[in-house]
This record gives sequence, structure tokens and C-alpha cells, in this order.
Amino acid sequence: MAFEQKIRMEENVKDTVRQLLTEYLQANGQRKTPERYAILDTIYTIKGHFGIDELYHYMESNGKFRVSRATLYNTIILLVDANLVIKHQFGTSSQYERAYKNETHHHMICTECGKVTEFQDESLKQAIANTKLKKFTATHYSLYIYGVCSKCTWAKRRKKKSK
Amino acid sequence: MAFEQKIRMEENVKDTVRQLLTEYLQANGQRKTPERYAILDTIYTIKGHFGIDELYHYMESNGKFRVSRATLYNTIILLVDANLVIKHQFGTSSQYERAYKNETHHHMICTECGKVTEFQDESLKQAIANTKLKKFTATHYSLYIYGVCSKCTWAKRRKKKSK
DNA sequence: GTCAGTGCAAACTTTTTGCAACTAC
DNA sequence: GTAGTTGCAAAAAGTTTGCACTGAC
Repeated sequence: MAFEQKIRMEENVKDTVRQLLTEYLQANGQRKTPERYAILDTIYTIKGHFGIDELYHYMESNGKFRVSRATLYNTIILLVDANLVIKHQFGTSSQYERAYKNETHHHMICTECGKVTEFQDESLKQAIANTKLKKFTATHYSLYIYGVCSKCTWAKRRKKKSK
Repeated sequence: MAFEQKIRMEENVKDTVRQLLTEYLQANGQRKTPERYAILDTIYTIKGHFGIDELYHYMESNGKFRVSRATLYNTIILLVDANLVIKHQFGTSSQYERAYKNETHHHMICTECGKVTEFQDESLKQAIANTKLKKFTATHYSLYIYGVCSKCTWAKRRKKKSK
């Protein structure tokens, strides 16, 4: 796919989620503040996972719009409720990622170095989607597979030998 | 199964994990302190998930052995490394559960009230176990399905109506 | 004009760290 | 005896909260 086409698609996604946010705010009688749109836009600019602090610094250095941490915390909860952002809890701090037009993926987490790698698996995806739950309306899910990445496997062996 | 038999099985599990801890400590040249065994024992007495604070108060009120929070944090990391405890990150604070002889299960998490419910699903379990990962040695996994529990579904409807 | 939403700083919660005292080896 | 561990208290990290001010409606 051509580069320019990719950019155009990204813009479409941004427009769409902006629209979705507007609808959500209207439906809930909440205000359409510039902060909320700026935060949503930034989130859909970032690829992959991010934490609140990262988001804060990204927006600050980007210079387009400055918001306080408190507003980030408030807004991210709103965006999670609006199903525009997904929340994860990998390590100490919460991690987030965009929810709309984001390919479902699973996570491998290295227990040695904490590195998080995404991967796709169609049959796994289907197995989870086909699972019927009692007394529960599922909206989304997270699968975290813990283990040791190849890099750390070697580091660990060296470490054990030297002891 | 008779009640007494269950108790006996539980005791066997405790003995086994104590043994496993001993082996782990020996293999890594670490000390066999009474604190470590007391903490392991307590964890395998608790059924289900627990946080550090819960564990702290449980041990305190139980009166058998008093340990500091710092030691709990240190020891739980050790036990996770020894594959005797599994770490989760549901909400703000870390949650843990015993790893040995604990039926693999999945988690449903209500995004409204935060309630965590466990469930079993054999085909899901197999689908995950059969997934091949590149450059990664998996030890265990966690599947969290987010959504709204039946209780909160009703509460939410009432709330929306009243708005 | 009104009240939801924002920024700031203080408070709070959970986890980590430095250091003296202790104890398993 | 000596280093690995523990307990304590202080610090750090992440998140929430109270309140005055601002701006979307």
C-alpha cells in the first residue's frame, strides 16, 4: 500500500473516532471540550501502548495542546467508557491503547525484562470469540502470555552459570 | 469427596510446595528463612485471589507469624520466580494466587463494579495451550474478559433512565 | 448565567529503597 | 564470622481529590 494512502486512512480513522466521541458526549449530556478532542487525537496518533505519563509528555512536547494530568486521567476513563480506548495493566502503571480499528492481538510478556510483544493468531481469536459466558456481557478481552523471551533466555543461562 | 480427605489433600499440597520452595532456594543459593515458609503456607491456605495488604492483615490476625510488608513484597517476587505464585494486575493493586495444583481458569472482570469471576472452559484452555509462539518460552498465561456482569447491567439501565 | 470540566497542588495508595539489626549457613 | 534477610521508616511512583477558576452550552 502506498504511503500516502496509509496516511489518508489514518486521517479517516481520526475523523471517525472524533465523530464517535461527539455522539457519546451528546448521548450522555457531556461537554465537547477541546481538551477531550485533543487527547483523543493524540491517542490515535500514537501507535501501540502508552501510559498516562507518556501521553502527558507527548502532548507537552508536541506543543499543540497542553492538558493537566488530572484531565488526562478523567478523559481516559471517559474514553474507555466510550469504547474508544482499551485499558491494560501490564506492570505497575496502567497502559492504554486505541480501541477503534485496532487489530485484535494478544500479548507476550517477558517476566525477565518486562518487554511486551504483540502477536496475532486467528484460531485463538476465534476460540475466545466463540466462548459463551453466563450472566455476563463481554465487550473486549486481553490475553497475556507470560514467559521468557529469547534474549533473556540466554542472559539467564549466563547468569546461572556464573553463580 | 469426604471433608477429611479434602483436608488431607490440602496438606499434601502444602508439603509439596514447601518442598519445591526448598529446592528452589537451594538451587539459587538463598536462605531458608521461617518467614518464607510462613508466607508460602499462608498463601496456600487462602483460596482465590489476594493482595499484599490482605495477605499482611491475614497473617497478622492469624497470629502465627508476623512479617513486614517489605518482606512480603520481597518474598512474593521470589515465589513468582519459583512458579509457586501467579501475579495478576486487575485493578490498582497487584493481585496474586497460588500456582501449584490450581486449576487453570479464566477471568471475567466487570468494568462497572470491578468484580472478578473465574470460569473454566476446556476448549479455550486447549486452544491457548496449542498456540505456538516464536522466540518465546511460555510459562503461564492470563485471559481477562472485560464486560458488564448481570447485576451491573440492571443498575446501568436504571441509571440511564434516571438521567 | 450556570454548571460541567479544567488546572493545580495536596492527599492518598501502593510499591520500592536505604540502612541498621538479625540470623541462617 | 559473614553475607543474605528482615523490619522500619522514608521516599518514590501512580492515581485521586478538593477547590477556585474557566468556558461550553
